[in-house]
Amino acid sequence: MSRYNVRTSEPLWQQRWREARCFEPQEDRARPKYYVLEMFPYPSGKLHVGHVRNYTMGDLVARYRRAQGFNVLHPMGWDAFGLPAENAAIDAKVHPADWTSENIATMRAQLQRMGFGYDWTREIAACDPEYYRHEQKMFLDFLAAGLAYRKESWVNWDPVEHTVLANEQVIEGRGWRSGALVEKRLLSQWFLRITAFSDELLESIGSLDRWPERVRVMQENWIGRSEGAQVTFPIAGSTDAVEVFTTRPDTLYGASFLALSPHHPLTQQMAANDSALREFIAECDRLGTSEAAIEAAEKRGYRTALEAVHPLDPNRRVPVYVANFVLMEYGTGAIFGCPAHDQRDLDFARKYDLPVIPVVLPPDADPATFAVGDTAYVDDGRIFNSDFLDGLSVPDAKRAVGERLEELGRGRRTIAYRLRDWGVSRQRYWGCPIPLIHCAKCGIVPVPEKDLPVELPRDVSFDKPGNPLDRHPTWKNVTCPDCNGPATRETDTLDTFVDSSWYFLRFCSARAPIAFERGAAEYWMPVDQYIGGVEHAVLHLLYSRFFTRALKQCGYLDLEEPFAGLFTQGMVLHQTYQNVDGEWLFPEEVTPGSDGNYIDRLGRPVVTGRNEKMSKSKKNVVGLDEIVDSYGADTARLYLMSDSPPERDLEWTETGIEGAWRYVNRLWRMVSEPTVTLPPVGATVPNSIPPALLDVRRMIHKTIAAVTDDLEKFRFNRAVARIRELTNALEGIPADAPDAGAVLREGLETVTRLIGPIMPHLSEEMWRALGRPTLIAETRWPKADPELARDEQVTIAVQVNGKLRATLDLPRDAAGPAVEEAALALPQVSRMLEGKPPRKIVVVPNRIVNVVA
RNA sequence: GCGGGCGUGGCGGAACUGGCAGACGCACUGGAUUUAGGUUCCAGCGAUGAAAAUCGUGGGGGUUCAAAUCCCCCCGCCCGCACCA
Repeated sequence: MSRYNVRTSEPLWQQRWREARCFEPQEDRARPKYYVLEMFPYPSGKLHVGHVRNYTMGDLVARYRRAQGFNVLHPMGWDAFGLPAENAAIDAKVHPADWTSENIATMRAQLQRMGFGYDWTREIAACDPEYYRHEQKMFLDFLAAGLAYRKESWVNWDPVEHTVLANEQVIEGRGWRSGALVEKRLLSQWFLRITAFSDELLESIGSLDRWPERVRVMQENWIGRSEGAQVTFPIAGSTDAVEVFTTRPDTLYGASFLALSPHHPLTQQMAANDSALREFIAECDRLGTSEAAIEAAEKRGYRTALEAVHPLDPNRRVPVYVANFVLMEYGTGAIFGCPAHDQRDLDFARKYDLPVIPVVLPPDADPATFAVGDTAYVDDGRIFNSDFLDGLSVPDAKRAVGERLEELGRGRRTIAYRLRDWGVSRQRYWGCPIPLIHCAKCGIVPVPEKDLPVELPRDVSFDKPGNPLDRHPTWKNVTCPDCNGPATRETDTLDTFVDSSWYFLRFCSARAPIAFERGAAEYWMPVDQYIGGVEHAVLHLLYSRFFTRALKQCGYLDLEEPFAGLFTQGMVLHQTYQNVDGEWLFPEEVTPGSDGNYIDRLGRPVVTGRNEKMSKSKKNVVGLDEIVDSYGADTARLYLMSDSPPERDLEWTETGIEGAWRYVNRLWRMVSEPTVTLPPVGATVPNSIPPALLDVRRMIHKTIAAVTDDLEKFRFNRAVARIRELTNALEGIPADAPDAGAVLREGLETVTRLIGPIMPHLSEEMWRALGRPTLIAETRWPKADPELARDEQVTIAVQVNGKLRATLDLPRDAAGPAVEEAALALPQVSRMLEGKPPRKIVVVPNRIVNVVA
């Protein structure tokens, strides 16, 4: 029995594709383009099967679109800056650049072994000065356009990574990568003005109709638009005033206090000569911002000596508190409290014994008696107790208050966003240097364009904590480009998410002396199909949308949305195993015992745990190289596409990969040792063939149509199932029937072409074995013949009262009365009718007939 | 709390616009081939039942000739956001 020899076959076809330059597209405006992109990987060391699942999907789409005649761009590169390289430098005393390039070499070889059809002539790495020089230019252009700026602010400090993090990179109060509790620090940092596009980024989500709903919702929530009003409360006996944001200006007459954030400038000012307030602020800072801390923390306030004047009634005064629940990051960092109509304000008012003034009257409530107890009234109603607003609806009152505030110069209707500007300074070495110089005389001076790129110095040491650029003797100290006086370089580097915010543009003209050629970008962009993990829903995917707009504003190109289609794939999971001592075991260390349970190498029982994301610490990992060594790339690709829908998590099992391997060999046997002698290439199937062969032929064409539809809709698991069904049917071809060989050839050639995107090496090998001299990679996608796919006979389900009783084989499109007659003639039907005439008969053509007794 | 999604055999999952539930695969059972294991081939595989048949898509109700699919209520799980003013 012949086995498919993956070790010789797979490298051979990879070489053929390379020689034929199959995957190196040129701009060709006469042809429709298709840009397929998978999120480029961080070169962490080795590829894992999760990567491979992602890239197999991309390769599948790319090969399928190529076969359809699209001019397909499918590039690959490396998100090569980042902290693990520095950590490796600290731990293993290797230079981050060397560590990174070694990993790239390893992972590139692994990708090539998988047979992915990338255009390697466009390969890029973010740590290459030829890449980041353009990023530095962009930063300077953003600076000139006011889209980049420096400010001192409270920032998220990751104490493990020793650097600042953007808001998007803090998950539940912890650093997204380190998991360390984030601290607040007041630092001077570089920001990109993503908030300039808040509204546009939110609005355009509506146009992203080929994005998953949940990603769009996550971005909407992250941008967090709220309509409301900004209201000015003057401070009594002072020229100061406090700006407050509210979504409920209609309840302004219900205000009974003002609350400031502990980080509010006015709070800080008061704290200068109020030690009790300083103590209160310190207490607030000690409490974390984690979910648990917030749940546990009671609402607390510090009553200041100040009183604020009600903006609509100069005679009313409300006390000013500093409160632990007011965030400086949202709105204006100050609120007015309306206890009757906000639960949190009510809790606060009860605690500090503040007045509760209802101003929204529930429908059917009596204004004379309505009172708020322990539950704030947050629903709709009529405004009362509110002077000129009395009797208005909530929306009308919002409008009226807004107008009055504007007349008085005490505020205006406005919109607040949750989105903050993107802090991009990182106090780390292995990133793109920010091309600026600090001069005592001239201030911050951009590095002249002719001096770009500002390259990272290679001679750095990691023996002390902190950023080695900060203590580099020659790199840091420079002369000012403006005054030639002594100056220092900016030693912060850019967040690595900046690198990934435009790499998809660089791929369009990867060797251009400028960031990207406008014409090339306008031909290839937007990315037609982007594929990656959902973990980037509000990180990379939001930053890239912003960056594209910022580049447009700076005249780089005319495009808003970089990714027309997005697909977020599920993770690859594996069962976990622990021995009796609770130590984690690798999958290869456990074997199934006789009773269905698992045993370890000492024969001791193994505790099987849940399926979890593969991780080194739990040892539930499978080595890609080992898989490819034993089964080949195609088997792995098939398995990754066949077992679960692509958006869902996939459970990796040893039996599953073996099942895929069996199928690979079965296909190979079918062409290498066909059960029926095949006619030569080009032989046609005669029109008159036995019914059994007609059925097979019909299935061939139905399968082409169905698989095409499945691939269009990212239903790869179903496509595989369909192809397997056809394979089963082909094995059932009666060998003695006349023309069986011709039908078998048509079937095998179809299967060969349909598996092309999934198992490209096997497909080429089968194509050659079938006597075809061409490459599948250069062969058009098969077309289903609707005539041949059409059923001549259909099986109609026969129901009585909605329950299946029998089936009928009838000619297609049989007339209703004929179907009824045939159904009524069935003994299973007449028995149920017990001689009585049916009340009603429903016929759905070619599907079902339902007799209602 | 708010938002998004999901719930189908022992398992992963199919099932078009409401029209034969369980395709395809994994596991398992029996048989053939094999010195044996593996491979390969044949058959079986939702539950109850000897069969006829009945029940069956998280639970309850509804619409319909017909519901996994639509509507209402409830339960459970996953994901995201959250002192958001």
